[in-house]
Amino acid sequence: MRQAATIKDVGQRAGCGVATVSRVLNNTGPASAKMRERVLAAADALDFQFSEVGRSLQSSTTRTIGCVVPSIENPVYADAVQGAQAVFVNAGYQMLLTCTNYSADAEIHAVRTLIAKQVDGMLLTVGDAQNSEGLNLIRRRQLPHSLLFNAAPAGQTSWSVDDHAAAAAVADAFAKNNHVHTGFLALNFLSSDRARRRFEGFAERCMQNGMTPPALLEVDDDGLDLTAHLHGFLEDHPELTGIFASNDFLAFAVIRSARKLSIDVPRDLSIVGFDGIKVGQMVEPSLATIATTPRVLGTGAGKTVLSMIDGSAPPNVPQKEQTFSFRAGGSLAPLTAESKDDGKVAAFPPSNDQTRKTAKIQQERSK
Amino acid sequence: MRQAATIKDVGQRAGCGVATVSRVLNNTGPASAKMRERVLAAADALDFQFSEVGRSLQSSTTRTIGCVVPSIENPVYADAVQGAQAVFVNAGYQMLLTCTNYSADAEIHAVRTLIAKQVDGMLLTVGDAQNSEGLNLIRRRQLPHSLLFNAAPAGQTSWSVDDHAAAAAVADAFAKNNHVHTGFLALNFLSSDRARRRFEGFAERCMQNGMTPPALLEVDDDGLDLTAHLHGFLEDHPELTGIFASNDFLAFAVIRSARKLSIDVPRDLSIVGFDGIKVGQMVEPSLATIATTPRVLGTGAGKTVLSMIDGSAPPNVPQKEQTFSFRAGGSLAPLTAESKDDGKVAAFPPSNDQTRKTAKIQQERSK
DNA sequence: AACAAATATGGAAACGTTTCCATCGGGAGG
DNA sequence: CCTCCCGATGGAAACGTTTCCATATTTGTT
Repeated sequence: MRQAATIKDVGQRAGCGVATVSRVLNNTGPASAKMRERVLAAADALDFQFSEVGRSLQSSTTRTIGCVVPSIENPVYADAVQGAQAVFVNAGYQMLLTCTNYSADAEIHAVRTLIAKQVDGMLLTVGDAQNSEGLNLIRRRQLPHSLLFNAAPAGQTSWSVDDHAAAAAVADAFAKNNHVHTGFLALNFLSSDRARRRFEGFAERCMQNGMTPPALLEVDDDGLDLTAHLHGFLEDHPELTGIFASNDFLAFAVIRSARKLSIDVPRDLSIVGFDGIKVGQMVEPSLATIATTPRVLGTGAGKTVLSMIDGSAPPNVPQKEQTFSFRAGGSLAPLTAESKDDGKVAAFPPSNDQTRKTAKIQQERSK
Repeated sequence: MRQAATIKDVGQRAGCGVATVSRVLNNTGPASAKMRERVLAAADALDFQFSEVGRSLQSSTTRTIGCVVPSIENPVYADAVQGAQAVFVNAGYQMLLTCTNYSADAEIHAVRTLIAKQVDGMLLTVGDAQNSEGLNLIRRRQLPHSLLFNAAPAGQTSWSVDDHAAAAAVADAFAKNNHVHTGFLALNFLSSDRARRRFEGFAERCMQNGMTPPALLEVDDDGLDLTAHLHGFLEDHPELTGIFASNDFLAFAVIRSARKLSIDVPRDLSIVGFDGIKVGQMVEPSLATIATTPRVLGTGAGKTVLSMIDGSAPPNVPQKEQTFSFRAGGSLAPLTAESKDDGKVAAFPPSNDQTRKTAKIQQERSK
């Protein structure tokens, strides 16, 4: 790349000192009309633009904010990130984005790098807010930051869905539809406090509703075809009539796998998802799910960080109860009296394929 | 935020000059064992980290790459961006992300800011590659960059889908299934050269296949319910038996609207999408579409930029024909001989609701 | 023991800004 | 005509690095 012009070059061409150039171009301080004109002409001729690097060094501010999320392949994060980004550009900030792919190593590495880059603030979704090395680092440096989608640790603000309560609402929905035996399908269970809180909230409310404790099916790869997992899971738990998937994509995957296994959704098996992605309402059956507002959370978290930077009043985080709503859908149907009475619903078709049980399945993980 | 320690502080605490600190901490140049130890201890005690700003100023390199895309709400861009981002972090670069929301103003503004921030390279999807102010600016500065999803202008490399050929493949698919009268549904038609190229490729091949020129329905808001638009469109073009939607979300939206209008997909109306997003294969009917590999494009474009920076050999862009493939799906069905013969298929149900024609509809836009 | 060679260390310049301060010139008021 | 003041301008320091070069110290060789 051609060497860019510096303020010194402009001063030379305009026949003045750098101080004058700075004053003219920034409209700070006085300058005579002819001088002003000469400087402007020189800057124009040289295609001059201030170097933010030089500025940053002198002002010890970078007008840059770091953002760390697990993955923007998940539209929930993508929407939130885009919302925050819009808030940032509006305020004259740029956003450095890093995706961790749910890896704690990538997380701490990203935080370190962003700190070295001297970001003015940070927005992040960590794997485990209670125990995040990166988060500790940020706190120690007293860097303005906000959490996103993590449950807020004591004294911290976080823009997040109340996973616990939302999962409880799912349990209620199952209960209202007479389901008693349910399962919970989790992705990244170990590396995500979100998934864990959803499971806890769900299990707790199941108990309170007199349902049996949910069976846990944990998978760790998105791309994997769930069919084998689902088959084994239902074989081990033939009494299940409903499954709560920890996100909408998983819910779709289950529905597809069920279809392959000739299990009808929702007649034989009800499915509820989490997140409320757009397509959920476009397909047949529509997906029962927890609707969330990722964009709202993203913009809110972004504004929170900005307010910490400029000392203005931070926006109010929404009431916990307003961070989600249960959205009914065709994938959750009432259990008929008959199938409920005998306890064992005909949810499992004749098993004609010898699906191998895979090692990745874990069930009844108590904790 | 607490004032961070500088190399000078470390030198002071370790009782040595800054040059020594730099040498020790960067493992460049010699240092005695005790000196090394003292410096390390001092750095540790002060929580010292080099400031990238200072480094950037002195090396005139920022290890930062700018990325400009229309929106990461679209998973195609999200996947590509994430792929590129992964490539960048692997090479020790960070990514500054800006979403333009398909606005040319936002585009040029983003480019300007990124240039001021002295990014080492740039990755971008512009609205119109033939006529982009931002792109010109980048070229003038000879900044290493690659296009993504734009058709490459002469002499430029771009990692993109061959929209023209892909759309032609859709026309072929319709033809093979005996469709003659089709429509094209576009979003952001004016601000996206991609949509335009798809329309051109589709229309051209329709002609070659002896089909009638496709009717154009242009909408400009994603969130809007398409039902009214679709109703009016089919009323004006009752002969249509298939619609090519310029992306998968639009395709889903059409299918939903069709359902509301009691039009059965694919019996009464076939739908083909574009992009090949994951959920397309999970739902019923599955979506016939053009499958693309955004992640591959994103990583490729990322590597291209890196290669331009370090002067290494750039990766080969895929052959145009390999940038997409037609994916069959349940939303596209053969036209029965009977419905084909009379030309006018019973694609339109009794119109019982007085849908208002909205102003946003434009049809038969030639060019 | 003396000297050459190699190793260890620090000072200072340079990178591109902003901003404080000093200087210079000129117009107004005495 | 002299002073005073104000507007215009430039020099220089500071921000945090790296790196060149010079100097100081150690090691090794006769």
